[in-house]
Amino acid sequence: MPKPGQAGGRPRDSRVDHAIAEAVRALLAEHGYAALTVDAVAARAGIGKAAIYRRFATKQEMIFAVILHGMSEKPPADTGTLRGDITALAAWFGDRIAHADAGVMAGLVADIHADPALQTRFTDTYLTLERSILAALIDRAMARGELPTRPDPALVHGLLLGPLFTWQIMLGESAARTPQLAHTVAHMVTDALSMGVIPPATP
Amino acid sequence: MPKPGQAGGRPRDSRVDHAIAEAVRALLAEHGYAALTVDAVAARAGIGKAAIYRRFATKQEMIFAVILHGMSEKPPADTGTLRGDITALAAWFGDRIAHADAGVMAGLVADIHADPALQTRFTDTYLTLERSILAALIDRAMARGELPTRPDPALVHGLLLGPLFTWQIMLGESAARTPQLAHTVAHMVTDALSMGVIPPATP
Amino acid sequence: MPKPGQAGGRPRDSRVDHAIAEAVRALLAEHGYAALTVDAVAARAGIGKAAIYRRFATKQEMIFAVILHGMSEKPPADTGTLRGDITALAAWFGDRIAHADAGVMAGLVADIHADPALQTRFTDTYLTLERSILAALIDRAMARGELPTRPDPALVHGLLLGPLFTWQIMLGESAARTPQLAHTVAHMVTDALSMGVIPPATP
Amino acid sequence: MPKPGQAGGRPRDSRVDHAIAEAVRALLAEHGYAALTVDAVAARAGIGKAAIYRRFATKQEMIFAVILHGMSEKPPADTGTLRGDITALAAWFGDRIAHADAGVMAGLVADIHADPALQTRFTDTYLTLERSILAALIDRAMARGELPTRPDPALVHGLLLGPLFTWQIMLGESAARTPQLAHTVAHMVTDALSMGVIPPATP
DNA sequence: ATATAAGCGAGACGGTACGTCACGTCTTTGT
DNA sequence: ACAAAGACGTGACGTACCGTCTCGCTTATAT
Repeated sequence: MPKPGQAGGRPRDSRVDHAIAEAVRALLAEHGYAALTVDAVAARAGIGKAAIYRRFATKQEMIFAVILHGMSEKPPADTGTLRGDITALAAWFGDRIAHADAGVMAGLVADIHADPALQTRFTDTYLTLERSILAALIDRAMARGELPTRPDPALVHGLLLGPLFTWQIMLGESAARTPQLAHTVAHMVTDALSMGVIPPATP
Repeated sequence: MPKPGQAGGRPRDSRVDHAIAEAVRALLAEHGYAALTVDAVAARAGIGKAAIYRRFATKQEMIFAVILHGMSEKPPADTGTLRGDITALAAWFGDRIAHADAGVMAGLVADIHADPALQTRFTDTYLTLERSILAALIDRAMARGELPTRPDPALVHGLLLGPLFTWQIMLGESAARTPQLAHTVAHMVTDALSMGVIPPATP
Repeated sequence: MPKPGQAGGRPRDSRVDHAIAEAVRALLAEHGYAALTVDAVAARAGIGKAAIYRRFATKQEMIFAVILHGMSEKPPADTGTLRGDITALAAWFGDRIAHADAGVMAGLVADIHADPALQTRFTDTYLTLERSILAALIDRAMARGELPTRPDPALVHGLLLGPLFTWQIMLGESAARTPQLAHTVAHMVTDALSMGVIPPATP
Repeated sequence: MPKPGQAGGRPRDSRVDHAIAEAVRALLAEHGYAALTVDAVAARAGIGKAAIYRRFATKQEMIFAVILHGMSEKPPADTGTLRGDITALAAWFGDRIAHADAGVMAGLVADIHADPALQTRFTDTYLTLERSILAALIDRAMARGELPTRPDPALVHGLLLGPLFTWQIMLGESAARTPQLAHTVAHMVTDALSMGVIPPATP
């Protein structure tokens, strides 16, 4: 008779994780965010619903985890100049948005607003990362003497990401022109930063 | 037997329309977008569900109609200068967004992506209006000789609206600082326009 | 100024009554009892629902009134013998049942059980009539000395009508053979009456 | 990843079946056939509507199944004589009818006429059973030489069951007198059979 | 002659029940 | 102990009817 180990039991099957992720992505692409059901994911993945709920508390957590998992590309490195950094960052933002499905992003954002747990997760995982990237960028520019004053990173975040995000989510514009918009945004924000147009953080 | 009248029937009761609108707004404010149910709206409004579905094909159409109805405030008029026009427009955008609930806006945007009928309605009702406002603004600036080239109105739209929209919906930032952001955006976009940074429409 | 007359107003339009009756009969024949809706009757009759509800309190009252209106054929007269009377009465019962739609009768009976008002109406209009016919028949037979004792009219009613009614409603048998069954029933009941098999009423 | 089992799944909970049956019976007894709603059944049974609709396609199927399930008592056995067999069968019919609610039976019969699926089910489950009982009874009587000719079983069915069924459903008479009626019917039908009054089946 | 009163077709109204669907949980059998 | 399968309670959806209530109009009768 085996002794009751406290860490025993059958280990989670990593193929199940992959099957879930693939099924979610396929179903989102085929039928859209609103039509995604947990039963359909389980059927497509050839697994049981319990295997999903053992991993994620809710459907939204599942989608969130699956979608935001592939987005962990490395952010752009130091280019040596403010203009270079901003341009690279805008391009990075634009790329990620252009490669995402607008409907999925919209659904995700709505679900984040509906569920405080997801909101926390989103803030911690995502916004914090981007904010730190921006803060580092600004720090480097300050060190280089490229900025007259230290602009509020939150404002810069909105100014850089906003047009790109809105372009596809709100305005329904083509992802093909996102690079052009990213370039314009970068140009504009760099000029604004250089001229001290963007106010500092208010304590 | 009397001849069949061709235009009879009891007219729609406008009190029902108002009751629906009020109930929707109250329930959205109290419990949020995701928790809104048609039964609850009917109960709160003191009407039957049929009265709702006689007016709106789906729950989403109802919310869409109710929420986007009060938004038909007059856009800002000609201020005489490009900077004035842009500043006023950014403030107008910011105001409307700041007075809306972020969760409701997010839900609405997600539903618009999920339903082609709503998408059409949104484009026709909303985007078309804003685009025409922007086009007129640009036309006036061109006539005044304030622009070196004619910028793509779609890009300007994204650059102006994007940061404000994203500020609350995506970044979850405070509505209190929206006016500050609107001012910054206006400054930045005006400069960019004056310097010909924003490319023209690609035919 | 005329005083409020107590008998003024536009009189009921008899064409409306006929249109209702015809519509009800047509729709029952086409789609069956369960599928009959008041809206459909109004539409088919080319009238408004209010005209129906001005005449009948409920849908069931309407159907009841329409269906049981054409059934007021004269019951068979005295034939001079018990056997002749019973045979004629069984044939009369059989005829009425054979000319009715089984589904409609079943629906009507169910509605009668569901609504006390209809039940009263049915008893007063229908059962009372048939009972009096039977009582008269028995009285004549008693006077002729054809019966050893006075049988309970209620039992005779059940014995005569029962097989014919059940034949189509419960057993789903063909109306074509109803006359044969009526003849058999008459033969059997006459014999039973003559031999005093049917007990008298219990006081 | 484990291979998909072909026979897994949680089995139907028999307590749910019993709870449904009990709830249906209780609600029918308390409020009558017309007032029975699926929601009420679910609430009373302490289960979800889905559990009901997983078992029955419609409300009518549910009622049908519940009501006609307890009716599967054993039919009377061979008594050795035609008179004994007929008397026992009439008493059996009378018993089942007397123990049923007239309103429920009426509703059930109406629903059977409204739904071809139920009609088939009723014919196969019920009529076929009773017909075979009758056929066997007639066969035995023929073998005993108690019948001059072979009567049509369908006619005998109508003659035996008809008065008893109609007594309560159509005439609204008291169930208390059903045994008396059953006895009279049996007497009458036995005499008719013995004398060859009931015609043979027409091919 | 004209005001009153009721009837008329049309269709919106509050309400109730239907049957469907999805969620997240629970229960079985298998390995 | 985890897997797939699938039943479970819950609760919202959108539909269909019921019987009632306006609406603007028509039609008799009673002043």
